[in-house]
Amino acid sequence: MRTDKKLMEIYDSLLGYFGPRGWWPGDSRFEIIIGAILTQAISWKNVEKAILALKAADVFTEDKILTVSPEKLADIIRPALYFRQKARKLQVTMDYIRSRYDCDYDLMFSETLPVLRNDLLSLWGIGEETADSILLYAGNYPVFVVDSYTRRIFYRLGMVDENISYRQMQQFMQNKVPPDTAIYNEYHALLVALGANYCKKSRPDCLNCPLDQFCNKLKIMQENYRGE
DNA sequence: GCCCAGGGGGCTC
DNA sequence: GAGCCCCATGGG
Repeated sequence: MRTDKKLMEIYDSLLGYFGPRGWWPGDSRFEIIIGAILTQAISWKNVEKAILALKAADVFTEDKILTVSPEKLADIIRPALYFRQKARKLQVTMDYIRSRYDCDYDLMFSETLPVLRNDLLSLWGIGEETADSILLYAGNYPVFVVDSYTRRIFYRLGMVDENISYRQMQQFMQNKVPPDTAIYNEYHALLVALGANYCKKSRPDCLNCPLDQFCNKLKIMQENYRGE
């Protein structure tokens, strides 16, 4: 691995513009894991509502999530959308954490990265992005979290293929960014900030992106897009 | 009315 | 493995 200058320039530009994002929102590893599941395919503000609802209903421990009925749990997390599926995902994951580790997160995150990642991926409802979010943000493992923004942004910058796989995109980042959990943490959060505000799916242009270096490159991509 | 949110499961071929 | 559909709702 050697650090790629361009990737770090992008990181520095984003950090300078947006500032540290303070991720992951959440006061505990338990709360980070809950948030990682609830945020699937939705924005964070809806997750906040659902987490507040869980706290208000006094259903915010591993045991209590496993005790309430799936229907009741789904009703509580309704603001997070896909609530029936996500209720099941929360219970599946909490059951795993309780039965395997007795809710001991120090024990859980003392597992080796490949072992814990495989275990998480075997759970119903935990895919690669959610597993890696848990590993990085709750477990401090040096894994780069890839999401739709990551692929879209680097595709529009002309640096990766449009349909690059999750693993390929992750390897791309991990081969170019030093394996520092603080940087991986911040980089992903910054890409989400850029993507959500200036890199919409339906808009191949830059949406007045504040960063000149992005703006110019995205305009080039826009020209190519129109030319197709 | 249409698009889209910090994905993932399940099915088909 | 790629390409679909489903889950589900509110805000811009």
